[in-house]
Amino acid sequence: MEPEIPKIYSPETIEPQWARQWVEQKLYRPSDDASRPRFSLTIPPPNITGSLHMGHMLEHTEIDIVMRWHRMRGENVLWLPGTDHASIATQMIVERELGREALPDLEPGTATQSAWQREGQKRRREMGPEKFVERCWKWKEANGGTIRKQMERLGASCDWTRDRFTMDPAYSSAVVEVFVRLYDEGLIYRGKYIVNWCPRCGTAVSDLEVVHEERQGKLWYIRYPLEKGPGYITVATTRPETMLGDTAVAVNPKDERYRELVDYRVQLPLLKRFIPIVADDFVDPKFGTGAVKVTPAHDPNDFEIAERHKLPRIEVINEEGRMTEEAGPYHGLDRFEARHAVLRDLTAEGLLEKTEDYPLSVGICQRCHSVVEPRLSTQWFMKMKPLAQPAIQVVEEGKIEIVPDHYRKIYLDWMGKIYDWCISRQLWWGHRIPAWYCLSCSSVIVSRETPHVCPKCGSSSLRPETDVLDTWFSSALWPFATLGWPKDTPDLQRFYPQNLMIMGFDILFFWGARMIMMGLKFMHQVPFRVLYIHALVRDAERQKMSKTKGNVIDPLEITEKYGTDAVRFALAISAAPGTDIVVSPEKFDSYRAFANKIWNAARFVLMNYRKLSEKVQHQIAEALKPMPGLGFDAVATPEHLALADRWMFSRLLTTTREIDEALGQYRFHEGADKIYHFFWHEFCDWYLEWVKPEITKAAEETGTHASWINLARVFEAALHLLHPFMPFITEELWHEVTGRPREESLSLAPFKLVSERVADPISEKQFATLQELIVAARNAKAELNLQKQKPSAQVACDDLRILELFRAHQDSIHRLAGLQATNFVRGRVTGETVDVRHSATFDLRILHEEKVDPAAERLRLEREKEELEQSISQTQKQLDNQGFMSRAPQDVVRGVQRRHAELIEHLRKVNEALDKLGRE
RNA sequence: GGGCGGUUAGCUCAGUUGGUCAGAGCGUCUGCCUUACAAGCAGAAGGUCAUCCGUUCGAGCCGGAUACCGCCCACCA
Repeated sequence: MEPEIPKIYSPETIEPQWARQWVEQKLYRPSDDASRPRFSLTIPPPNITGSLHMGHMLEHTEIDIVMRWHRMRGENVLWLPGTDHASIATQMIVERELGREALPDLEPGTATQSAWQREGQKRRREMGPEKFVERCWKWKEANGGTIRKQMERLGASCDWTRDRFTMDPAYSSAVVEVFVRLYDEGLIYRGKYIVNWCPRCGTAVSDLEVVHEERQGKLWYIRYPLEKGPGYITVATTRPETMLGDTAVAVNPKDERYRELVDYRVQLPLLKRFIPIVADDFVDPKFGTGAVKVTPAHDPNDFEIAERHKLPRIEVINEEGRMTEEAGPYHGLDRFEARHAVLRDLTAEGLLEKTEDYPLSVGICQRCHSVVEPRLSTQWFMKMKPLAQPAIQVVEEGKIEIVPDHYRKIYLDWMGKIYDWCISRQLWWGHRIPAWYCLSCSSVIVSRETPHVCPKCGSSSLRPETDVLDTWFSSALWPFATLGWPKDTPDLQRFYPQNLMIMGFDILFFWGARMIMMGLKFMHQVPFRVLYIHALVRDAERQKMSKTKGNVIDPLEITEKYGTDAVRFALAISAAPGTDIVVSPEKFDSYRAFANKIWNAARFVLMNYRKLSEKVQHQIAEALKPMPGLGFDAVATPEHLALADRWMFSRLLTTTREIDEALGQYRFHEGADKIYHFFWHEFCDWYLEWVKPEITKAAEETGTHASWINLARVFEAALHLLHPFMPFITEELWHEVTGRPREESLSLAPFKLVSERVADPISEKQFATLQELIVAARNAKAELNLQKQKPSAQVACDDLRILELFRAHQDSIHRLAGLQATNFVRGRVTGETVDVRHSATFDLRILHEEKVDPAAERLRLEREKEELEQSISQTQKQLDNQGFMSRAPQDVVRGVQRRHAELIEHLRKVNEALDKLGRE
């Protein structure tokens, strides 16, 4: 005796075991069969620091849908997973952990977090790089697996045997190889320039890692006394403390006000140094006073001015954000303290002319939110323009398609004005830059191997570079380094270029653009053919999810509650390209209901199937056998099928095509919507209800089992279509329904498209007419308050064929509409009763005892008449329009004509009814 | 300062070459525990498609303005 199937689907009882089995069986390793078309994608590697959030889940759901879809179409699919070492993020987390160990008694909170961070940073320096990096590795071993466990649980069909990490030995050597080659080509250089410096992190960061924040600031007007004679020149600045490093005042050469002062000197207040007034085109005469202080060591523009005028560069702020000795009396002060001190002293000396409110955008460190300090520093840079050019070209030529299309323009705009990339970081966790400095002749050695002597002077006193590379430098190699590059591996040959990349917009420049540049540089081919940018996940209040806001939905938690399939489906059906998606509990609820619907449809099938005698079960199994997958051609041709079956197969075919097309264009929401509608509102609401009597009769051994075969086929096909979206429930039910061994998997069952032969527009039309009649009857019953009863009805129709159709299916009509009996007649309905429902093809009268209120009936008919007349006047206008008749396509004209005729016919009937009502 | 996206039913959003597109889900209302499913079934109400011009025989859809909302980029002190 089979156990009873529960009425409520419990995902938690089946999902974990399938998740485990898929991984244990290594199901998603691509095969070695080279004849099959392949489809490959590498995952955007999540940072080892994190656990997955809803953005990841959306990303992985979209990827998984595509992967499963292609796999079920017989393609050789590789989804390569992996993680990123996340240099700066990991270092911060490990530091914080060190801090927490040192100060375990602090109350948790933001203040504590930064206290731990500071303490951890101190501990790190005490430990030294070697021990600290060791500690990072330990942390990675302990926490890096979280992401994998989560992904497994969420059903991601990736090939875990190819799992990669950006600091794997092989990967690291690829990083070195790239660095050395780019250096040898002169594309990587070292130099002293203004960089974005985070005083808290103690490292340079790239421009992309600086986020700008609008803040209310002030513009201070400071007087710089002229060296000769009385008077002064006033400059406006938002950062008065940097004046300590001023080496000039600049004015526009065309500015009449200052023309005579150029080349004279002013005295720098407070420090009393003398600095020149220079003329430079950069200065905007309309801004402030038209005179600008020049601080070459702490402002990129001033740096440029200083270059042009050969001005000295005085550093007054150090790497910790404190004032240097050059700042004289302010030495040792924090930069913000120094600002107050400078302003105070200027006021005292009467040199602060005025202060204005001034909104400004402040550069903030992406990681720690400290104010970034532009600072002169020796760093490694990468020349971007030569690499960007080909990367622009491939997108312009369509060799890489960016979806949605408007991101293409954003990409091209950014690439067009790209500038050099600061790739060195003063961090310890990451890829060490493969460079050494000769302490004798100060030459720089960049090498794959550790050098023992200086190739120039032969000295053996070499100092290795301690800087590491920006994390994104290594990520940029991801599409080929994960496949074995620089070795020419079979994987590289088979899976590069990849078919698809799916990522969020936030890393398009950080990662997407750089992968394209590096892929072209080192593989001479694009890294992927399509770059799909997915949506941003927001909460019900449209807020971006973030830990600090506390509105983060944990995928595992939500998955436990609603089931992975429901969450995946909710994400997929919301994921229209180019729009943010809003998630809410209600949304998950409705797709949990959908999973339950699927479960219960299966329950119906199974319950009845189990009632069949073994003999009949065997017969059905035999009948289904010659059709591996869904080879419809092997069975009865459509003409031998009942109308409902023909309709269902035809709808199945259409749905399959639609999903195919939707997913081919990454229109996940459309694919999800199509299968949802098909399964619930066509398969369940109509088909299952339609065939129910035959199915149950067969189960009771009183009917034939012919309908079983069709039902089984449609249901299995529906599971195939659903599987990429809802892998767990479909896997479970596929086994239940087909009885296949548990070792097999629906995810690998090739889905042969339904035979084109089942396309059947005539059946679709006929079935639609039946549906129309049934809906009309239900509608009329509801309006007449007869829902509890089973009244009789009269149906009249001029078209004999339609009448025949109705008669042939009267049992189904009665059952589904809740009618007792129907008198089908040709022509008009008979009798005195007036409450007749009209359509263009038929009249319907529900027979009932209660007399209809003539006034209400009149009202109903008047309203119907009004609506019809409105529609008619519209179609009439179109048909009277010469331009429309001559210029619109034939089928559009015919469509309007047909509709017009139907409306006229319908109106005629309504008018007749109104006449009759008037006479009574 | 540039650029991009959005504005469609009470809510969240679909609507791909301009013509059966005015839609879905949720919510609301009505009636049903009909032996697959009340996480369900059957009905219903609800929208000048932000505003204004224009192109067209025909416009949520194309073009141009305007108004809000949001995002991205930017070295103007």
